Amino acid sequence: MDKENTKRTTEQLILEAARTVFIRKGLEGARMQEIANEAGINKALLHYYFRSKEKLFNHIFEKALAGMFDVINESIHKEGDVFAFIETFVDHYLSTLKENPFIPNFIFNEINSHPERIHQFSDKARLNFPGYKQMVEKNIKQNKIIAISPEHLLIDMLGMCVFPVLGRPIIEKVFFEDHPAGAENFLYERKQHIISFLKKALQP
Amino acid sequence: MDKENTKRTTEQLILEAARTVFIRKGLEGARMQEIANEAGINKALLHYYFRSKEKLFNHIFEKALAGMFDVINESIHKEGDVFAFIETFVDHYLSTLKENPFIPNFIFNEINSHPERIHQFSDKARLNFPGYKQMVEKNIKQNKIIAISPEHLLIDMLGMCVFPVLGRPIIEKVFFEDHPAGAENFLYERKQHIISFLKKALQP
DNA sequence: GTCTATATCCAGATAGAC
DNA sequence: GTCTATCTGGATATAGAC
Repeated sequence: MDKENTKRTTEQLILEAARTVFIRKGLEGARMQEIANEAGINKALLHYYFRSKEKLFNHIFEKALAGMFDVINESIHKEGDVFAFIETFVDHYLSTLKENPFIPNFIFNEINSHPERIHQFSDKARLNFPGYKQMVEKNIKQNKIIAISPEHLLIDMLGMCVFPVLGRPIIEKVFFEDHPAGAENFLYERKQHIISFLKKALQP
Repeated sequence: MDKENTKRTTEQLILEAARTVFIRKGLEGARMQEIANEAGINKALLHYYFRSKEKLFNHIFEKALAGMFDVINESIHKEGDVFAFIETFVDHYLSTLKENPFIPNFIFNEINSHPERIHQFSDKARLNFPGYKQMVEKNIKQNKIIAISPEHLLIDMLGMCVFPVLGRPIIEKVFFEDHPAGAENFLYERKQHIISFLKKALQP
């Protein structure tokens, strides 16, 4: 019992530390030593628990990918109103990004370096695309929104939310060089901007 | 003279090889050996010409960043019509991304790993933001488009263009698992989609 | 389970011949 | 300018004591 408890605690410590370091630095950039330091344990223990850097990485990556899909999935209600979906989704997604601003870069970078990984995890990290599509098409039929490709609409939303987080250092430099507080405010404003922008674009 | 010619040619060879490898793998992921192979020369020559991996990298990064800004800058005409700008920009930008699909990931990844780099290059890689802003504000005043923040609009456009390229492996899996040709077509369709989507959102 | 010490490998960088 | 051979440091991973 005691052993079990200790094990869980250490494993959890490692996973949290690994998450912090991997998401910030990626698979190549992360150092096992840094993860060990972050967890307050020894480097050898990482291998004792997870065998190799890559196996440890896989745990983190899978959870991160699944988490991003979940934000979308949780906003979907098959029979619901698209505008309600948009408001919920944009709100939750931007909040998640605010708390985890490096996850998108992490995911895109690893996915583009090793596209085959997406198959590896596709059972555990899944987007409820059929549910989403059904919702959009129903709203089109009911004349609540213009005819639009659900695929393109989803990419529009995601792009508008993700870009400012991915490109934050550039945005700070280009838009707000003289007033650094502006960038924070800009990200805050985006929630309302995206919602009203999408509403305008979709209105029949 | 002969020496000079040889020098230029080799230097050019190295830069092209480095571009290919760095853009695909990033600073951490790239190997000097791979760049040498790609250039058809010896590893030691890379150091002879560029001293260190990082110095070589800086050449590539600066050009890539400037290139992305240039696509925007070239579409801007201070006195022009926003819709003309949008059409030119989206067209050129998506064409550039089609030919260089890994540049956005490259830039975002390096910028987020080392945000200080953006200052290092900000004289040579600059966005003509004042010109763009002037154009948008003029169009608003002339009632050609609704009142909108130029900053947000620019991010909207960029996000809608860049996301499908960044997330292509995910999109292929989620949208087009059964018909891989669909992804290619999807990216092709996006040009028209984005233009008409923006027009609809902006119309007064 | 957790540590210290060490093996092993590999990448960037340099020396020196041609 | 270009090559081969080599140095050096640092990273993952393992052995083995506690």
